[in-house]
Parts: sequence; structure tokens; C-alpha cells
Amino acid sequence: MTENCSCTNCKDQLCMHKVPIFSSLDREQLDKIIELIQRRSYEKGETILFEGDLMDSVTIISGGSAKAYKNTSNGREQILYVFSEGDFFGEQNLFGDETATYSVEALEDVKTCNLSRKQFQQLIYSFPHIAVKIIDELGERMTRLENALQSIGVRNVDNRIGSILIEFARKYGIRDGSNTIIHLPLSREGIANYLGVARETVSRKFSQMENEGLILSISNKEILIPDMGKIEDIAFN
Amino acid sequence: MTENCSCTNCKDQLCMHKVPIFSSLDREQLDKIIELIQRRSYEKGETILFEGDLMDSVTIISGGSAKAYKNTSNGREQILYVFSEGDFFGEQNLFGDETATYSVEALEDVKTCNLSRKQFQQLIYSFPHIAVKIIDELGERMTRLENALQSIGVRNVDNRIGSILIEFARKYGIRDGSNTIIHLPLSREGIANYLGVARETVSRKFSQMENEGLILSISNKEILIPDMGKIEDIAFN
DNA sequence: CGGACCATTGATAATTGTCAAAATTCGTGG
DNA sequence: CCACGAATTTTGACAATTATCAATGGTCCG
Repeated sequence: MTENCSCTNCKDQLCMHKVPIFSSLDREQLDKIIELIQRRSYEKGETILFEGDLMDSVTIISGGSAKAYKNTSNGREQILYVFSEGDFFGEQNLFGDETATYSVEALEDVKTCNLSRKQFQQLIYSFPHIAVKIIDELGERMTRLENALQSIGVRNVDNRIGSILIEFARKYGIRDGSNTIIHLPLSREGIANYLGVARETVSRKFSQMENEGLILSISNKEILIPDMGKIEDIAFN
Repeated sequence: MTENCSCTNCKDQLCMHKVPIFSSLDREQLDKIIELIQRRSYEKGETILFEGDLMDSVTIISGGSAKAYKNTSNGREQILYVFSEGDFFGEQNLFGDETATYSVEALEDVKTCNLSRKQFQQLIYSFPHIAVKIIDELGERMTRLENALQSIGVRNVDNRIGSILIEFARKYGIRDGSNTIIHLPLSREGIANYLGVARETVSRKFSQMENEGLILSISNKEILIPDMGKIEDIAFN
């Protein structure tokens, strides 16, 4: 890590390179963008964006992770995304002056790069490649949402737990021989709100899986999976 | 309707104008595109796209309606979208040679305009406005998906039934004084597969609502709603 | 070490799914 | 236009799953 170099350019470039949507740009083009970027940071638990707020910028996460969620009137939370380094949000409201359709809260300390909506729009018109990257990225995110919708809609809780473990293993897992150690980004309640079930149900399913030797709880936020294959069986029946 | 004019240009132009993503183009630009377009038609019940098939084109619906859905291994169907005139699909696989993530089936006779992926890509590079329109449209579709995910995740069946009635009223409803008549695009089973519940549950909820005077079933595919306000109360508690 | 927060477990209730049968609707052909 | 058969929908009885409520136990961090 060269995070130590504290000159503004270095820091911003780092940020830029973490973001797939800018990956097609060359040095010179990046320099132009770097000047426009505003950096912000948030503490764990802090709300980065409130559902309903007017959006004036696109936010790119350059460090840490955050959850995007919606609340119902009776206080129930549905988590839509777990964002981490390189993910962005605010693009949905790019061309109308609309309001945020979900809230975003830092799950750990978070650093962001912000571009005003206008600047982002100009960027797209200047560099069609960026538009293509965005369409690409949105397409991927839609596919993930579609899968999530199918999961919650027709698959049973065991399937869904299996799927979320696979997802987290991919994003946050460390392989160690045949073992996989996952640092969970969400609490049990968070997982429940991601899967659309009750907190207690997640606890029960985890306990059950631990009894069957499928997982091993190291701490509240860390689990060990001896055999991912068995988890895949559960996920897809 | 001027559908009677059968010259190719007229027909294709009609198609073009129904598609929001091309709305920013002028006559001359449209003419270029018209030459590239291939028209197809499908009968009710026919499958337009199979999940898993290799995608080679973007399909724009110029008439009729279709459902997009995913199947699980044990044969359960989750409907993701109900497409109608002006909607398009296939854009997700625009820049990798990926496969379709869902199937699409005609709910009535359907007419489509097709553009090969390559042509569509060139179009985007030639007219950045189209890219912007697509990002816009994808953003809207994502918002819809996010709402659907929240619905299935944390809202009860009554809420969801209310929401789907509001959605259908907006898209397929005809106002007649204080009454709203909705021509349902989906069967009961379809509605169930859209909401992530059992067919029988939808039947029961509809019956219950009919007893309470909230809806009036005219035929299997047509219902009358005396007071949309009451439906909104149910949808949002 | 203590207190706040988070997670687990048990008992019970509520909701929805499943299976089976009856009723209705739809479309076709006479 | 009516009648018939097929398809769809409705209803009932029951089972399964998960939510809810309440209490206990564990973990993390100053």
C-alpha cells in the first residue's frame, strides 16, 4: 500500500484506479477528473445518504464498506446492497433532479470520492467509454438484484443462507487449504435484513449448520467453512 | 392508428418512436437506424428468449406484452418484469458475450424490433445521448427492482397485492369516474409468481378483497376497483 | 471488570404453502 | 349462439415454515 504518500494527486489517483468505470481513461484524462473530485470520510455507523434526500452527487467508495437499504413505515429494513471499494451510487438520479431511493450507512469507517452530478454528466458526454462502463456495471448490478429477487421470492431460507455465504466468501473470504474463512460484513440482524427473514431465524439456521459441521463460528463476525462444496449443495438444493 | 400504412419505413418509424431511448434523435439519425432494424413477431405463449441462451441482439418491444422470469431447478418461476410497448431487453449483455439471465415469454402476440449487439454498440458510441437515455432507463428499472425486493422481503402479502394493483392500474388501467378498470396482464398464477407467493394465496386474497368491496372481478383478466384510495391504504398499511 | 450490545434458544402463534376437489371461465367447433 | 371440454380458478382442510415474544447467554470495548 502506498497510502502513505499524502500528496493530493497520489491519493486521488488511488481512488480513481479503484473504480472500474474510470479504468478505460488514460493519464491525461484522469488528471482532468482528479481536479473535480471531492473526498469525504465517514465513521462506522454514520449515515452517508438518507432515503428521500435530494441527490446532488455521485459517490464512489474508495475504502471501507457500507449497506444500502430501504425502510418501511413500520420500521423494517431491507438491505439492497453491500457496497465496498470501487462501488458507486447516486447514478440513478443522474438526469432528473430526483431523490435518493435508499439510505446508505457505513458498516466500517468509509472513505469516498464525490463528483457533482453536473460534472459526472459532462464526463459521460466527453468520454463515451465511461457511459459504456456504467451501462456494464449497472447491468451487472441488475443481474445481482434479479437473482436476489428470485432468491427471496421462490427459494427457501436454507437456499438463501447458502447463497449469501457463497457471495460473502467470494467478496470477503480467505482460502486456507480447503477451509474458507469469511469476515462477515453484516451482523446477524444485517444478514436477516438482507435475506428478508427474522433475526432469530438466521441464528437458528446458523446453529443448525454448525451442528451439522457445515460452518464453524469463530466470532460473531467471522466464520470458517470447511467445505464450500457442501454450502453450494445447500444453496442450490 | 396508422398501422395500415404498410411501407417498411412507416412501420419501422412507428417502432422507433415508441422507444424512449431513441427519442432524442432527429429524422436523419433515425433513418440510419431504421435500416439496421430487424422486425420479428411472436404468438402468445411463445418464448422470445431462453435463460442461458447466448445473446446476440437487443430486443425492443413494439407491440404486445411479455413476461421476463427465472426458473429454479425445482420448477418454480419468479417473474422479474412485465414488459410492454417501448421496453427493451438484452442490453445487460451488451459488452461481454454473455448469456441471458432470464427467459422472456409473450403474454399476448408480440412484435419486436431487433438490433444486433454490434450495431447497438456502434449506436451508443455515435450518439452519446442514447447512452444517457439507457442509463436513465436502467436506473428506473433498478429502482423498480429495488422496490420489488423490499416488497417481497419485508412486506406482507396484502401490501404486495395492493402494490401490484397500483402498478397495473397505472400501466393498464382505464379510469371511469371514480372507478378504475384494470386489464390484468397476468393470470392468477402469474401474479403469484410475480409476488413470490402461492397461486392459491392470490385467489384467497382476491376473494377476501372482493367480499370487502375493494375489488370487483369482471372476468379472470379484468377487475374493477371502485376506490383506488383504499387499495393504496392496503399497499402502504 | 462492567455494562451495553448482540446473539441464541425456547415456546407459541400466525401466516402461508400444499394437496385435493369442486366450481368457474374460456375458447373452439358445431 | 350455444355447448362442450380443457384450462384456470376457487375453496377447504391440513401441514410446514417462519415470525414473534420473552428470557438467557455471550461478546466486545472502554
